[in-house]
Amino acid sequence: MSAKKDKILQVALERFANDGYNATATSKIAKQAGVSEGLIFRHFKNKKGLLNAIMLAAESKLNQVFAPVLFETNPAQVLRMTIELPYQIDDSDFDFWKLQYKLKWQTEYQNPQKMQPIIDKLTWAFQSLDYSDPKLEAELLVVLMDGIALGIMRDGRIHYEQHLDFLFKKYKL
Amino acid sequence: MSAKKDKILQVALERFANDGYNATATSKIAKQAGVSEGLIFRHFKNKKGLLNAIMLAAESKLNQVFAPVLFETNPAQVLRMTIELPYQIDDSDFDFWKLQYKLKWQTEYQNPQKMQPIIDKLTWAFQSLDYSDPKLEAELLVVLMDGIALGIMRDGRIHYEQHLDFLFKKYKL
DNA sequence: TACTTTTGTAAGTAACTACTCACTTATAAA
DNA sequence: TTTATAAGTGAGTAGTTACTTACAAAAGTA
Repeated sequence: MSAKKDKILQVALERFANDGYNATATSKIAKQAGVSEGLIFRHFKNKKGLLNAIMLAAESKLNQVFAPVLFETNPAQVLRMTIELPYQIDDSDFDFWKLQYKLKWQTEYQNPQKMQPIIDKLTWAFQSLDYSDPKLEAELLVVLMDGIALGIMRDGRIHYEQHLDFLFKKYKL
Repeated sequence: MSAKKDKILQVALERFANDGYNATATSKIAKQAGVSEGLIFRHFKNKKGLLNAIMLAAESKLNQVFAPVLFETNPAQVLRMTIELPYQIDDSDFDFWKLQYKLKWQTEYQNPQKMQPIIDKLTWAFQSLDYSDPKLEAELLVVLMDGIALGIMRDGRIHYEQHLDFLFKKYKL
C-alpha cells in the first residue's frame, strides 16, 4: 500500500462521513489528499470502488470491536462489555462509525446478519443469568445500544455518560 | 397550493427519502412529477428551498404524532402510548420518516429539543409511577424507541412485533 | 371588459461530475 | 542494462447539475 493510496482512503473516509458519498466530488478528494484525480481511478477503478475499499476495512474493524465480547465466558461480563461498546468509540474512529451509520440506509451496504454473533452471545448470557426471555432480551439490548451509539455520534459522549451506570444498575451488573 | 406544486413536493419526498437529497437531480423530480424543471424553481426558489418546504411540513406532523401522548393524564398510559409510537407509523408516512432519519446526520436539520416535550412527559410519568430515577428512565426509553423506529424503517415492522408486548411486560403495563 | 398576477413551459447556460487517456517517473526483477 | 510493471500526472471529455430567462397560458380582480 503506497502512501498516496493510503492518503486517498483517509481523506475519502473523512469526506464521505461528514459530507456524504454523493456530495463529495472525486476532484475534492484528490485536492485534499494532494494527489492527481486520475490516481483515484487507477487505484480504485471508480468512485464506488473507493467506497467499497473503505467498507472492506470496516468488516475487520467491526470484528475487532466485537471479538472481546464474543470470547468472554462470564455472562455478566458479556452484558457489561456490550453496554460499554458505544462508549469506547475512539475519537480517531469517529468518522468511520459515522459513515457506517450513514450507509445503514443504503440497502446494498446493510446486512442485518452482521450483528447476529453478538445477539447469539447475548442470548446465551441472558439465558445463563436466568432471564425469562433471553432472545428478546438480547435483541432489545442491541437495539438500545444502537440507539445510544447513534445518539453519541450525533450529540457527543457527554450526553450519555450517566446512562452507562444507569444501565449497569438496571441489569444488576 | 396548486396541484402541480403539490405533486412536486410528493415526488421530491419520495426521491429524497429513498435515493437521498444529493443523489436526486431536480430534472428527475420534474420528469417523475410530470412538470417542467423550471416550475420547481418558480415555486421553491432553489433545491434547498424544496427540501425546506418538505421539512416544514415535518414540524406539524411531528407534533401531530406526539400530541396524544402529551395530553394523556394517566402515567401508565403515557408509557404505553410512547412505546406504541414506532409501531403506528402509517405506510403512507414511511418515506416521510425515512427522510427524517436520513437527515438526522445533517446538522442543520437536527434539533435535539424536538424530543424534549416527550422526555418531560415521560419523566413525569415515571415519577408518578415511583421509579427511582425518572429522568434517566425517560431518556433511555426515548433512545430505545429511536432505535426501534430505526430498525422498523430498515427491516420492517414484522421484525419487531414481539418486542411490543415484551416492552409492555418490562414496564408492567 | 381590460389588466395584473400567478402558474406554467422550453430552451437554454456555466459550472461541475465521474472518468479516460497519453504520457512520465519510480520500483524492481532478469 | 534491459525489460516489465506499478505509481503517478495533467489535460482532456461527454454527460449531468442546479439554475435562468424569455415567453405564454390561466386565473383572479377591477
